[in-house]
Amino acid sequence: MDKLTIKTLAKELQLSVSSVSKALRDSHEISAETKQRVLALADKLNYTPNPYASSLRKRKSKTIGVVIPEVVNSFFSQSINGIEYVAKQKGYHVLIYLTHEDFENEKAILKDFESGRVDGVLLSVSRETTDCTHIQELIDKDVPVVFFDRVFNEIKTVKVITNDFESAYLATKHLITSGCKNPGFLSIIGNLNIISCRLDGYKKALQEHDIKFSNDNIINCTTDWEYNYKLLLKKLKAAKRPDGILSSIENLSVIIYKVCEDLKLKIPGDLQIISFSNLDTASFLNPPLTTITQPAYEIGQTAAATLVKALEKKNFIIVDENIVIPSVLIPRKSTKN
Amino acid sequence: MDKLTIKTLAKELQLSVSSVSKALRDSHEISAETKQRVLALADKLNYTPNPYASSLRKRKSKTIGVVIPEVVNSFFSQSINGIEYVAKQKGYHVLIYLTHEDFENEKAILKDFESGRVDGVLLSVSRETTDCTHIQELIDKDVPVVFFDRVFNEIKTVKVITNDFESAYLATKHLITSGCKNPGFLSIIGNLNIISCRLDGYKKALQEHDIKFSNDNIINCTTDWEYNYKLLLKKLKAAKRPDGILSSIENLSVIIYKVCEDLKLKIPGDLQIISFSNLDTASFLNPPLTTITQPAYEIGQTAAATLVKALEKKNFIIVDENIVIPSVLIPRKSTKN
DNA sequence: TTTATTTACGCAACCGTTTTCGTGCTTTTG
DNA sequence: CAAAAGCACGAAAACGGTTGCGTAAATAAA
Repeated sequence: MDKLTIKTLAKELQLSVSSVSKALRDSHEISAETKQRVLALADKLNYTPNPYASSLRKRKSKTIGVVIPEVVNSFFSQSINGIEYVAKQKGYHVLIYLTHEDFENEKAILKDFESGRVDGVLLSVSRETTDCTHIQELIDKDVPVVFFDRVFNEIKTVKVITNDFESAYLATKHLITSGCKNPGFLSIIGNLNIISCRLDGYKKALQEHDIKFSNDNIINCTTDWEYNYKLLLKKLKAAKRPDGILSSIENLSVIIYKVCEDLKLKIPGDLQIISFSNLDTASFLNPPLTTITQPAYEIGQTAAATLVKALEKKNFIIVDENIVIPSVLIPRKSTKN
Repeated sequence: MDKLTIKTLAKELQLSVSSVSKALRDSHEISAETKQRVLALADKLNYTPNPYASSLRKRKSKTIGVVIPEVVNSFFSQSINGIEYVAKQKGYHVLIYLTHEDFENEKAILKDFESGRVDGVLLSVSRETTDCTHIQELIDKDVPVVFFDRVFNEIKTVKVITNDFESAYLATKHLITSGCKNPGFLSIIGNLNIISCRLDGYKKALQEHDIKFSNDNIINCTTDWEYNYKLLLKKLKAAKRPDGILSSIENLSVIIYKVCEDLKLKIPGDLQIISFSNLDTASFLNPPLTTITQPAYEIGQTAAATLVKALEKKNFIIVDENIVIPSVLIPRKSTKN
């Protein structure tokens, strides 16, 4: 039994290869009766067209590439969920690539995409990314890129984001109105646009409440758990330690809990905590964590839908546009409000 | 500027297309000097071979398909991480598909794979899957399938799993030696092999300690959060309610916390809890959750490595084999031991 | 010096679909 | 009734690499 191709069907039906192909694609050139015959046999023999032959000929792969820093992360896995929803609906396939926050990885992945492996890309840049020529080069080769969450403003394309500035502003305000005199900002080193937006929101809230901004209250973490732990330990043992913390990164909030436990700091008594986070265990932490929850699923969904819509257009042009889906602040017991 | 293909390189270098191709693939038929020239130009022009043309000709896609029930789940996202690690190392691409625990979805996805879109498949079956002809059909078409975590014993292939029976046995024992007289088993309806293994482990522990098994203590949840909540509420309000619970599903442990909170049941005083879980917030829950943590990353890694190794063989034969990577029990404050 | 072997490359078929164009045939139109 | 249009299909050229085989020249063996 050799491979089941269009040729097999053609021979069996006494038709030409081209007619079978057209019938399968429901071309108007083929009579209804013939279409029936073709469909019936294809179904009977369980024929599935070779996607690579088709992609080669059509110069389309019906595949989108998703590039994210990591997958063990509530935000990104929820985003993938949203992306997959759209992809499935529209008949697209999803290739996943992880940069692990490494710039060289990101470059290599996007470079590979220049081959035409994917029709379009959904990208959330790595923390290390400061240069965007690799992205621009890809776009220049007519592979559209849509950013989500972690964007790069220099690139003219669609960016699906949340209201980072405003959320951080509201979060900081929340801390202050809950009695914080000295709120800290927990962050991660790198070049992330979302982080600077959040920092700006934090600063604005301080300013509005006449609290002097101090660099000492900015805590820049890394990917090294041990380092972060020690850094936080030091910051929270200091005489002028913060009495509240806005964590701009989901993973980091857990470390604060750990440090507080070890330092016997009461939450929220000694330290109030609010975090950007999509953990669905947030409400079961001890104490329940006040969060700014990002619409991760919707962000993924919207980014994918925008990309696919562009791909289906004849001469797709992606406009330079921000699509903002707001986050929500959910007060819980880790803050006093 | 037209498309950059092998033809472009050939013309530029005054070589035939085939020679360029062979040079790029480092064939022994080509002189070192010519290879240099080809590589240099390819590099200079930033040439990337079209993967679909190559796949079509070679009948290999260098792509593996990963089929899982969901992605917003610590276990599966950690597994993906392990899979991606191997894939990247071996030059494979990873297509992700979600079944959302739906059998029809699973069937459709595997059906699509019969087209040759992927060289091999890593599969964790959906909860609804009771019939495995769709899997066998795929294998019969020479697309190797490696199971991980949620396996199907009827299919003769490699299965990368953890020691579910033993872990559940030890977990139940842990509950009993911590003072539980009436341990319950929290589960999810469906046909999952891992669940029945865990149930068997649970039963064995009961038997060894002369505790009579009762169907009332088996709590079968669904995907409906509201339903599960009400079911648990009812079970935990009953006169003969369990005084300990082994949760065989990560997501469910959170619901127990919620119900206990609402019923004012103290953990572990009134109810001890141990759960199969890969949540890295487990130790920060209130109280910290005793877990059986599965080696998710390693499972993904091993499954991928096994699959790739098979794919690289000339005439790959996948033996029927269980690869067991043990879980670890991490006692925390939700149990008394 | 003749023959055998190696080296380095080109030719052309092939992978499985898609798509343009052409061709008989039937139907419509002026 | 001739010309134009419509219909249903086939032939063949792509799409961009890969690979078996052939071959001329260079080298080695006899």
